[in-house]
Amino acid sequence: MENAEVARLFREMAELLEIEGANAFRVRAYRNAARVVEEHAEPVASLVEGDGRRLQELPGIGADLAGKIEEIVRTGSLAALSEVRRKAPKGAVELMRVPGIGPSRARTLAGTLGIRSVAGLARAAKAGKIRALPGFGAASERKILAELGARTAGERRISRAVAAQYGESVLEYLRAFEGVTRADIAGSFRRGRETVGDLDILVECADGQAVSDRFVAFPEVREVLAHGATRASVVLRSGLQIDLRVLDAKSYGAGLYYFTGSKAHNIAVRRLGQKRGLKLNEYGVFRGTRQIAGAREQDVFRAVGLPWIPPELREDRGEIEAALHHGLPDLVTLDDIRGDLQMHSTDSDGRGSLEEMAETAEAMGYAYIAVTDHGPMMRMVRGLDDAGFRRQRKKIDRLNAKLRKLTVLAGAEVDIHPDGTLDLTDDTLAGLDIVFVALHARLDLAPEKQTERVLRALTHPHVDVFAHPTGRLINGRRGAQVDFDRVVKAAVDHGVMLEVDAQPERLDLDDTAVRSAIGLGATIVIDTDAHSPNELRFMRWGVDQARRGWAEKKNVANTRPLSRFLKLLHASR
DNA sequence: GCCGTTTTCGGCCCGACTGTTTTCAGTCG
Repeated sequence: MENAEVARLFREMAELLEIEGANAFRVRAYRNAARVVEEHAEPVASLVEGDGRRLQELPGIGADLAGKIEEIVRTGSLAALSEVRRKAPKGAVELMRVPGIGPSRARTLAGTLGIRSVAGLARAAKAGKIRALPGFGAASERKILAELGARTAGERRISRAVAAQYGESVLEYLRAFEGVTRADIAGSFRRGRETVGDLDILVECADGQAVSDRFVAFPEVREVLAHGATRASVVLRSGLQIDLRVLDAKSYGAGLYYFTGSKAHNIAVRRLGQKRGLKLNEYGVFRGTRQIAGAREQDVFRAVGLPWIPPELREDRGEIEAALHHGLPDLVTLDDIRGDLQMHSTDSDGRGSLEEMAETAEAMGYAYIAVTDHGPMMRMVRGLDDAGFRRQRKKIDRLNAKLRKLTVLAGAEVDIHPDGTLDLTDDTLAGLDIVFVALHARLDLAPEKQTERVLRALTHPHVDVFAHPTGRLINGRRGAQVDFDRVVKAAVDHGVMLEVDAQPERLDLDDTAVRSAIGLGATIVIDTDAHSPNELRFMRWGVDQARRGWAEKKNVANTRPLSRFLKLLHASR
């Protein structure tokens, strides 16, 4: 039983209770429980033993929810959920997926018109049946039709790197507007999340209506969803939704804090404020009607008795407790990175030559890089064979003789065969400075077999780094299923480092995996897996992911100067 | 449904925009 499955059932329970009109706090308790279970590092199934006391140690899990978790783990289903499913109008849950339709309207649509699907909703709207319903009108019907028309096949969260391009261009557009003194992206983007559903942009401006007008006139706007003096919301042609909030100087920090989220984090901090008799909202921290903080984000934190918490940690995953006890991690930064350890050249599937990659890395201020072209198994990308790596080694030696500030390490990204053996001979591996191993094929092996495959590779004496350990692609494929704890422990025991691959569609390991790996004593490397000189710029995305995993500089091997990094490599061989 | 150094009962985060409203409910973030 996976935590995700428990979470899914609790979320469905929350939606059905909402439609039923249940107490909103009860609904929230289920949603909160779903999140807590989903983000818990170990399977909650392993906590189901004895009297359920261990389950109740999880925040927001009391006797009732502990019992329900136990029921799900033991039986695979939840009687209470089946019961509300029976009572709820069929199809109402699906209708809530349409923006603008919440529990109340879903209940009306499914209950009175008998609409059971999004397709049925479209038919009813086209037939003009919706405008006659209580609480609806012609405008609501039009909006529903527009929403349904705009729906595209792959409605997904977009990658952080893509969102950055749109966000930065809107920021530039707004900053150029007279009267705008500050503008920032907040929301999940600021928290460093690997994908974003929409972008939240804050501006400081005395004339809210004027900047809101300017915002909705952004050239790429396809649709205006809301357009007020403090808030506006648009959809770009790309389908990306952008929300704007206008704040004045004395509230800017509070607004930035508030709209950075996460929601769960904000609620927890607001509760801290309440205990001190304070009210927190997007305009500031208030004692009664008097504002005591708000201009700067750190003042908001200070008012509730906390140090400033980096946005990447604001997920209500223990950061508030850590902050209260002076235990916040000192997160790794992009500036800490001294070298990039995985990249490809034209010798395999890269688009930049060895020289071009090295020159770009040197210009970026790095002290070292490793070139890690593919081995022979990757035929479709022209991987190198043993002789090819020997020839490349000579080229790298000549290149190093010419370079002044940068050292190029000779490496390889070696495939792990399904039986756990490696794709290059031991002689070749011994001649390399750094050896990455990776899974590229047969990601579908059964967890037991996949784990054995990986363990065999990680215990090979020449292996230094396990590259993109799961092989997942964001919005693409799920990745290999392994016993993560066993893999991490083997890596720690054999001095193998775990990679955070900074490619925006990989970001593998992900945040929670980084955190549990570090907790188990693993050392991380963050690298770009660049296939062109430009992609060396991807490092920032990997650093963001590692920060979300609470990684400190000391946890990340490629923050070390070259001599200390090499010492680390040799120590493990 | 959870939770407690003011509470084991009675709270639970808070505000903006829209549309259908004659003062507010629903939805969203």
